Amino acid sequence: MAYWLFKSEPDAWSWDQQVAKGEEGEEWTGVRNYVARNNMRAMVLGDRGFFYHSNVGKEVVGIVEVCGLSAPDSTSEDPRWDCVTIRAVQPVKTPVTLEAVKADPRLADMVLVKNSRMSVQPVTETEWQIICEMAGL
DNA sequence: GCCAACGTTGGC
DNA sequence: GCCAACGTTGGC
Repeated sequence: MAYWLFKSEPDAWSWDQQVAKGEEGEEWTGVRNYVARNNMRAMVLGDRGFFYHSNVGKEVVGIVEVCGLSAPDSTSEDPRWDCVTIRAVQPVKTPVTLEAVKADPRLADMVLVKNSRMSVQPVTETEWQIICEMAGL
């Protein structure tokens, strides 16, 4: 199983909205970046991801699961763009802030730190475990 | 609200 | 195929 991180501005799409979608999940639409798209194309059913609030909060707030493989993005006319479907699995006990991630030398190589603009990014198993621990999970 | 970083677009 | 211009993201 692979691990990922999905970024969303809570003003546009928040964790609460994601949770409200329940088991059915929600298409992760709107990605218009090739690297982020390719990350989604590499996902398989059951892969886990962190749900991160950018701009407002700047923290990991929950765990999601890939429940639909990459398919054409219904919000784009352009066939180049597609997206996966994800569903909320569980909230974190303690949000893990960007500040906390930056403060931990073990997480210095995270894409979140190194490339702040990557909206869908891979997370290593080690990074996953460290952040889960910080999140109280 | 600003602005640095960086990805995309489009003219040549 | 290059690269300047432009637009967007997201931390601060």
